[in-house]
Amino acid sequence: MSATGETASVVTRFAPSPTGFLHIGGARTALFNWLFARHHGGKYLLRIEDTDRARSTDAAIDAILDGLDWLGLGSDEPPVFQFSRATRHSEVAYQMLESGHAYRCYATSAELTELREQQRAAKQPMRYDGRWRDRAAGDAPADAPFVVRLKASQTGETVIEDAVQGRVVVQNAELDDMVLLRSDGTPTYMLAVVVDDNDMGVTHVIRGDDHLNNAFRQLGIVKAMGWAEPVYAHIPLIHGADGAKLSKRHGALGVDAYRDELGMLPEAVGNYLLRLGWGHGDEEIITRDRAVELFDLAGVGRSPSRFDIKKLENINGHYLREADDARLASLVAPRIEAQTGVTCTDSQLSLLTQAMQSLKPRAKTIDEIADGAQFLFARRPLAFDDKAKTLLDAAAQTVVQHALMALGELGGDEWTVETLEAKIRAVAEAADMGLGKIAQPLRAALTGRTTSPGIFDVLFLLGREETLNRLSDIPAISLAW
RNA sequence: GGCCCCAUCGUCUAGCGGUUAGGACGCGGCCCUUUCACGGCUGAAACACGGGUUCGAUUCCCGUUGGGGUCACCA
Repeated sequence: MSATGETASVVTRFAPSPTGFLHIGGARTALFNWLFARHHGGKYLLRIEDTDRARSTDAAIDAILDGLDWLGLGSDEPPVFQFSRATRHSEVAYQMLESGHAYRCYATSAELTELREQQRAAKQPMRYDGRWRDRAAGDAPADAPFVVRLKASQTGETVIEDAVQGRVVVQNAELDDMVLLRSDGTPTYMLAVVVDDNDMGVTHVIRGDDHLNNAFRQLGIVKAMGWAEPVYAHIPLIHGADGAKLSKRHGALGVDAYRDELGMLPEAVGNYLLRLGWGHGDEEIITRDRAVELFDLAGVGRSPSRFDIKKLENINGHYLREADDARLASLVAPRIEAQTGVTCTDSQLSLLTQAMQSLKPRAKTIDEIADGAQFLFARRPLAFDDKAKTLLDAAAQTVVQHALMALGELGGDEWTVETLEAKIRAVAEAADMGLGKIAQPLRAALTGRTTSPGIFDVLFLLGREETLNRLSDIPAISLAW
């Protein structure tokens, strides 16, 4: 764009239309804009494209703002609401009318529909035929509604040096005269985007691939107004696992679902999204700071990539293991509350925090941590899954009784992981059996399942009283199986 | 259909004329081990096809095939 390059400060923007939640593709677009701005020490702005009054909702605006905030992608300035700038947009349209870069078109929508149908039948490209392009002002029907169209150049070609896609050339003959102002006087998206990007000082337009074709039409307005051309960077779309465009049917979720339903950490989602379509050598785990340092448009791939939930889960597991235990406990608590229907007390929260070291390596999501923590909050009598029931046969129950007696010898102040381990190992040795022979029945008896954190941790976390009680329950409970 | 974009393991990618084509996820095996995980080691797995250019193509060019996007008074 600028001849001097580096001296111009970078301004990027993310411009979602509030017709639904912030989906994963939008989140990545926002991330790339944010990263690019940060990398260059520039500004990252947000613009809500709410010119479609019928489809825009406040709920969607909130969802988008909330999603961006969660991902740490809030804008540097208050968001611009496009609809509020409608007057400015039409002002530009009238300027173009005056300068001869636009004209009034009185074609009715019925007329245009018919035109398109004829073109479709004749297998011709479907384009506006310019029927009002060169008409004299006197031809205009009196008091008839009209739209304002761009008087696009019909010869030659338009070139975009896209920062991601490379040099893309389109023949101007392919571009028709798009509508700038609707017959009710409101601006179209095509006009609004260009005017707003210009007025906001946007230097780099980083957006989805689906806008590449639009860029050529939008450039027509930029040129007509004599404005500076922004650098365009059209990033490939994200596809579903089946290779088709990510749509609601394909499980495209709002970022809130990644947080609330899938139990993902924002840093994991951010890291995954960054690596989807962008790479830096063999680096997989890239923190936000590192990303700011490394990110560049040249590293963005040109082919669409498929969304892979398995990889996201793996990365999430990584960040889970790194995350602060108290933070994780506070994220897990609401899920425990949903399961038990009881609000977590402070002591339960600290128990959760304490248990986190043994819980989090076993989970890939917050949800899985909550599931793994279930035994800590379960009420007696415990519910046992089938594997646990099978495991707790007569022999196993005898083992449980031995363990119960041995553990009963321990006082409350002796209830430490080290002492517990020594005690259990002693029991195993005395009975001349492997640790597994005693750990599994205990695990089943104490958690109702056959998998759990290490058995000594389980004993410790449960505490003396609860442990002893659960073990004492076994003979009575087993009668019901 | 017109126009535009894309093409390395199943997936995300590294590669930027000469490599045993590397890494990660997932999958298999082994180790660790009280279960499950974590961690470590290891195995299988890719240059879509056809022409060129070149001493030499995964890499450059063209075509084919395949995939995607876009063609509104939506954004």
